[in-house]
Amino acid sequence: MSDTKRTSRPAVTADLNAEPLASHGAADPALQLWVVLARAYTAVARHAEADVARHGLTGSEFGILEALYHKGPMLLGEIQRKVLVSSGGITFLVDRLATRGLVERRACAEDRRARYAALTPDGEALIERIFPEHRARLHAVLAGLSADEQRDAARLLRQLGRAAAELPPGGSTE
Amino acid sequence: MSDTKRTSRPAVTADLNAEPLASHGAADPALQLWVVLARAYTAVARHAEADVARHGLTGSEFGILEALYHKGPMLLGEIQRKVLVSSGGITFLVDRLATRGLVERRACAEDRRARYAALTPDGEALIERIFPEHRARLHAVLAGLSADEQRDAARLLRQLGRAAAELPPGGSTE
DNA sequence: CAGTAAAACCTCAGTACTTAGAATCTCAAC
DNA sequence: GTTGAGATTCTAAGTACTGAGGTTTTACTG
Repeated sequence: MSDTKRTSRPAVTADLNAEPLASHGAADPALQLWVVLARAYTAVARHAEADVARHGLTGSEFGILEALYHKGPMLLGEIQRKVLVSSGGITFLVDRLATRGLVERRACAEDRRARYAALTPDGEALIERIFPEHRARLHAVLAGLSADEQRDAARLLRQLGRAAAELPPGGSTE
Repeated sequence: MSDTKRTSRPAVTADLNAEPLASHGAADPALQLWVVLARAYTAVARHAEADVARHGLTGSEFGILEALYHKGPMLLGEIQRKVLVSSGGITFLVDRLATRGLVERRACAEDRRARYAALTPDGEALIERIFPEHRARLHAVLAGLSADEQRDAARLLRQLGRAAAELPPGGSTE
């Protein structure tokens, strides 16, 4: 009603260079990296999610449509590993996209446990329409870094992500 | 497993171990950066959340305890900007920590709308006990990068996060 | 001082998932 | 052929929040 701003607008603009506080290792490069990684991810994700939400999609749903668009029909398990949700989550998400007529399930001839998901014509038309806008939006959001810096950052994050993903869960105290 | 994949259309959400493919914007540095940022964040966050879950805490709850531990009593709004949750979320989270006796609310003399949250002795004892373990775990998770690389990555992510956070939501089409 | 806008926190219904486990199927070894 | 381990998807219950709106208090304007 009123044009007042909502209280929940979580201005991510909190000072990224917070003062290192006494002792407790605030100057620790690893901890600092984790903090800025989380903040950068959150800031970018908010823009990305807001963009796809205009079309009634969540980030995960968009990720599925995009994967199917660029790779063709995929097994549910393949999609799951790609968009990083749980096995229950992928069933839930594909169900929702299917009831909206954007994707359909198909049997897998070689393995009757498995099922493919594939874009319907409606789904393909949708992703074809919104993907270029989304890419443009991401370009704007990531424009804080030059193309060279983006490549440097991507290289470091690839290395970091691979190492973290390969590390077994549970830690040393087992 | 099934190597029956001949649909190799260009991948934008590339696997970490997949080679970047040609055409259709797959070599786009910005899109690649967004993909690896999301994957790196998710991989690290899984370890971090699993670690604090051993003590019955979510990542957000741990973030609140840690912030209060390092900064002393803070207004709820300050904490909110620090752990990046909604205004409803901060009320919910502080409530839960309070019912567990880990934090308490205190009146703010200068502004009667506002409230402080502060660690109780129990809360301080808990964070004092688990923070060093958590830091060690993060060191292991982030060890895919050298200390120098961690500093480089942190610098780039700080720059990226700041720019993304300052960009108004909604995009150019308003 | 009155009136209005805005900030700080709270309430509560809704949601986008996760987790644990069941059902079904495949494959390899016996 | 049978058995058993592992892979793949589905189901149902649970959860950690979000989003929109409400109340109280402060700040600003005339």
